[in-house]
Amino acid sequence: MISSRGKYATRALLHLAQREGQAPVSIQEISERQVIPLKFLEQILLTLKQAGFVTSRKGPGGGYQLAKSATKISLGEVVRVFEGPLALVSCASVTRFGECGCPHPEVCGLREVWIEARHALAQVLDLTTFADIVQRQSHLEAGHHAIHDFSI
Amino acid sequence: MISSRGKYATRALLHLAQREGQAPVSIQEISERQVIPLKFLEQILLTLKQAGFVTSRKGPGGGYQLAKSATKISLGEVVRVFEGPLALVSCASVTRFGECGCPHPEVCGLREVWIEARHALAQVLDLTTFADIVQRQSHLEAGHHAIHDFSI
DNA sequence: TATTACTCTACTAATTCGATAGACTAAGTA
DNA sequence: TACTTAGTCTATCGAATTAGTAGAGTAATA
Ligand code: FES
Ligand code: FES
Repeated sequence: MISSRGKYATRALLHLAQREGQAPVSIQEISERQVIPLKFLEQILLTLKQAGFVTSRKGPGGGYQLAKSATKISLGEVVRVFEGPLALVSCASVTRFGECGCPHPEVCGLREVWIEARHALAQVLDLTTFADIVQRQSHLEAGHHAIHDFSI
Repeated sequence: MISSRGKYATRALLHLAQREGQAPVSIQEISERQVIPLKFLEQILLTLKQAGFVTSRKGPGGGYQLAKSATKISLGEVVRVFEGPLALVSCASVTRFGECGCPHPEVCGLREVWIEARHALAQVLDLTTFADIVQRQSHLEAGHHAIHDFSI
């Protein structure tokens, strides 16, 4: 399970990705529409900014925007910023390899599986961009409307 | 990242799986060989027993053994006992579906990706049994010895 | 200059985590 | 029977993490 920070961050970023190319979006708008505590979201957006995913503008008409194309921001990158390595166990981490406490890591059968698991996860999260997620969501919304329209 | 409990549990279980069919293994032996704090390991083995993975025998010559064949214990099952659902976000959990706080879960593009990620993880962890891990480890050990022999 | 909106730091309450302690029970064995 | 071995159970604890709040400060705009 990822933390609330991570969940909120991905939702906020999706919100911005959906408004790519439009005017900056205020913290308040994201907070209200995505149902995220405002002061908590402030911190999260700051982290997102430091990580280079978003830019901000102060003053009236200000707010947040994506710092780069949604096609260039993968879910994996964002998750790593808030949750650390994708690996379930540190000995399986590619980005930040670490000791796991195993007495003989060089011949550990478990480690092989942890590595497989981390690759499976990375395969999904690193290949999915926020542009993909925006697209999926609009498909879902279209389908949902269709069902709704039909039921009228 | 999974907890120490989870890591220790899988190591302990692998230790028992490697000694399947042999005499019971004492907590102390597992503790020493796997470098796990003894009193902490006691608790973990108790949990493992309650979950039906191992059996125990008291008194001299007693200790722990697998409750069923290592081919019937998947890594996924064990991880779930200690870490809960494999899903990164509760809305993606198959075993214990829950709210994730999203305002519109029914049309959420993120959720689709979280579900994909959970499936990718489950695919690896649920299809890998402790028998597989024992086998992998002996392959690794054989390879390691071969290299060592060669370097003499 | 007043307002809007982001920025930064500190703080806190609650929970979880990793571990330790110790008393207790059951099973062998001399 | 008494002793020893080895698992069982519950309580406790300090440290770390988490989720969230508070508030003063800064930059941009009208
Ligand atoms: S080396 Fe990490 S689990 Fe064994
Ligand atoms: S429904 Fe769970 S992330 Fe949107």
